[in-house]
Amino acid sequence: MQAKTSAGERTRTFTEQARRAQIVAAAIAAIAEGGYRNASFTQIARRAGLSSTGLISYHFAGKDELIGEVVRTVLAGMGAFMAGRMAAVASPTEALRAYIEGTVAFIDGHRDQMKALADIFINGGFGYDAAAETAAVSPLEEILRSGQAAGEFRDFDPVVMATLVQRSVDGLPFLLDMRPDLDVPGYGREVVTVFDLATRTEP
Amino acid sequence: MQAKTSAGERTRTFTEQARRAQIVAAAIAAIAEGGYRNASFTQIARRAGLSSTGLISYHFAGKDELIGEVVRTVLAGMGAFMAGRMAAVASPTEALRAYIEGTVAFIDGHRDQMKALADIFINGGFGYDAAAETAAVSPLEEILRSGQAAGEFRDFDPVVMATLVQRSVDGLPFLLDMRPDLDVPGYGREVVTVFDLATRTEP
Amino acid sequence: MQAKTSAGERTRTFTEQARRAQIVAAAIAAIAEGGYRNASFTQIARRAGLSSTGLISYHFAGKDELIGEVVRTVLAGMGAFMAGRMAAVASPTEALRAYIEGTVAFIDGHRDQMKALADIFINGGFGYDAAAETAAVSPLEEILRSGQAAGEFRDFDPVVMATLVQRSVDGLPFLLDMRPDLDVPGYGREVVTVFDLATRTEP
Amino acid sequence: MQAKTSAGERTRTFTEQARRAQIVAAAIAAIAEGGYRNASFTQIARRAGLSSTGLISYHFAGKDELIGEVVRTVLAGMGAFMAGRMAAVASPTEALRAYIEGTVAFIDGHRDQMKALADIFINGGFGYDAAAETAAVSPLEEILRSGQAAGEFRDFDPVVMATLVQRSVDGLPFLLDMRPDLDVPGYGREVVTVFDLATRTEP
DNA sequence: TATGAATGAGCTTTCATTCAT
DNA sequence: AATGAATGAAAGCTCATTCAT
Repeated sequence: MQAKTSAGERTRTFTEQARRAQIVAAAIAAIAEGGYRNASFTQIARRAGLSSTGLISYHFAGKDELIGEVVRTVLAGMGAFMAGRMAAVASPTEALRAYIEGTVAFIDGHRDQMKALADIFINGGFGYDAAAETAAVSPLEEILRSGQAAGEFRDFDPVVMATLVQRSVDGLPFLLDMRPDLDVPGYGREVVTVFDLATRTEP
Repeated sequence: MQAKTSAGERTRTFTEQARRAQIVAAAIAAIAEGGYRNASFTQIARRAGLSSTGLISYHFAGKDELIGEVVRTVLAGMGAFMAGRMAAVASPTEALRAYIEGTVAFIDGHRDQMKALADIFINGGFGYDAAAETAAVSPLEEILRSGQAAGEFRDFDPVVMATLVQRSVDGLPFLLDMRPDLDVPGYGREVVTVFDLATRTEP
Repeated sequence: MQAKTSAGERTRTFTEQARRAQIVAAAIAAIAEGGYRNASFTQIARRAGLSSTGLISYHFAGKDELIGEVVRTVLAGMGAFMAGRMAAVASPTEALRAYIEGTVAFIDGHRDQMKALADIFINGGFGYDAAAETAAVSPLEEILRSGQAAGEFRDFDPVVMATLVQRSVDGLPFLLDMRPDLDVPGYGREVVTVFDLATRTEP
Repeated sequence: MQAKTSAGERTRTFTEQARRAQIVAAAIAAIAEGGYRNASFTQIARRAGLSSTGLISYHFAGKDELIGEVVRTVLAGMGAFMAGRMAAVASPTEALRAYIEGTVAFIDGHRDQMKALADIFINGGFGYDAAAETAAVSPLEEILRSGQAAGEFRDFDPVVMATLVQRSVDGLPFLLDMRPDLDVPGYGREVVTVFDLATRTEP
């Protein structure tokens, strides 16, 4: 029994998909806990309850493909989550707020995934996969541009502002590491306030 | 012939200091280019023109000491640079501006060092100790608190705001990776504007 | 297909047991021939016909575990051999004779093992722990004590006498090094005579 | 200023002799404490207060020559000590007693030297330097042979008996390791008794 | 004489990967 | 589909030795 996956990927059986998902989950946990450095196939296999690292090599063409799958999985989950959050916004101002609060909420609920993702981006040796980074920033830029067009936002460089917003929400995991008891929704509100003040048309 | 180093460190000859500096520089270049993960002693030695990795072990007690020296070197350079920049500020508002523009200028002039530093903090396996320590004594928080006390800044959580500012300036290297032709001073001015708007007392 | 090993050890496949035994044998040969000092994984692997030292690390947690297995293997073989030799003794005097002649016979037939064992005890860096443990449960002391209790042996310090007997039989490999054509059974008889004269009740 | 050393060795200045003696002493201490394994030039130099391992290489042709000097030094000291002890003996029986008690006394007073010596013999990789071993055993053999010729000792193989005596006294350092509070003179008396009983003409 | 510096070979260990079953 | 076994490269590190000064 087989299932079609998205275009460009080869056909896989459901069991194979399940195994891959299991391995990806173990890889995320391993990277989040011990860092990319220590996330060897041995560690991942142990964590996934596999008896041989050979099974990972069997399901993935190499470590790069496994890590790529980790990135794709996390980004897909975040995309789906954000799609729901952004569905009902009525204005760029609301959209910016929804984006920030949605991202913060997702990060809060998926700390391991985010930690793994950051670790991979910095240290995965993929040379700052510009495409992925751009993809993450892009929706923000669109919100900002549309806000400027609508006259809700002042004049600024949307790329720079998008970077600042993204860096601000992405900084949450690091702050959580130093302050595990941080008031996360409060953090989200503070970021919303900051970028509301920073973007809105001068009063 | 020998030279005294700062208190608590043992005495080193000038040649040894020079060799250590050379190795540290090679390590920074190696990490910046290939990531912490690929910055092996072999790579560092090759880049430094050394005939053996043994020479690195000869001059440093281990990889941890070398990486620690990299961190110390970069932070010391940044500290000296920032001290000059912050010398003549007359108010918290000016201090915040000077901090942002100074940091941006330093980052612009030391991209490899900053990239290496970020990489080490994320993936060095030092458990955010160095980062936490740095953050604990962050002059940014002090600037923000004194601005609130002076009534120049509105009410916000200084730790959170300091994180946002720091993340914003630290994001420059990543943005530069995607847009090598970025107008860096413009980036600094934009960040200054954002946090001026975000911190100042409501008009 | 797997095989249970003795209690407290994890389960191992037969192939793994065979490989471990092969590596242990190669280690014994390497130590006996070149000394502990030169018995590197490289040497052991070459002698065992392995293509990589990594295989030794694959089967043993580290060099200490390998050496420990060597010690355990040799002692177990000697224990089994001696158990057969000591089965039918009827008196402490006979037991002492059987112990000496049995040990000499075993040493004569397992020179490499004994040489390796002595080398490890002296220079393995295990702080005489294994040696002390072995000595603590030495059956020799028990034989001597029971002989004194039965009035067959004169009054002496059993620990000291046990040391002299043990050192005398353990000296055989060294003597064999100097005199490869030594009459081994004659050596055993001489040691038996010496300690018969030295222990028996004064006539 | 120079001094003639024994035949076959090149001429050395007094300062050079002093340096060599200092290094030899440090080597003995290092081997006794950490074992041959850990007695690297670095350790020896540190213990001798030398600033460079190069100085050891300067004074000794290699590690083998240093270790050889250690052996020669210890054996020479023991020889001189024993010469005094054996000067006034009037019979083979007295000589055997003097040899055993003298050796035990020397070992008791030079535990580090003996430990180093044993370590080197077992693990020095010199293939059981038969000459040294023979030299050590030889005087014993002579005593035993003369005792047999004089009718004081019974008939036995002098080489074997000499080995047993030598092994018995040489076992003292190991026993001291396990029982640091051992009654050393009592040990010597026990060994004397054992070999008196074992060698004397049947009563 | 003595030192600091440098060298290159060797060490144990870990890693991603391959392969026969 | 999965496993145990094996591989060879690379890692960080220590060593005895050499050399210019």
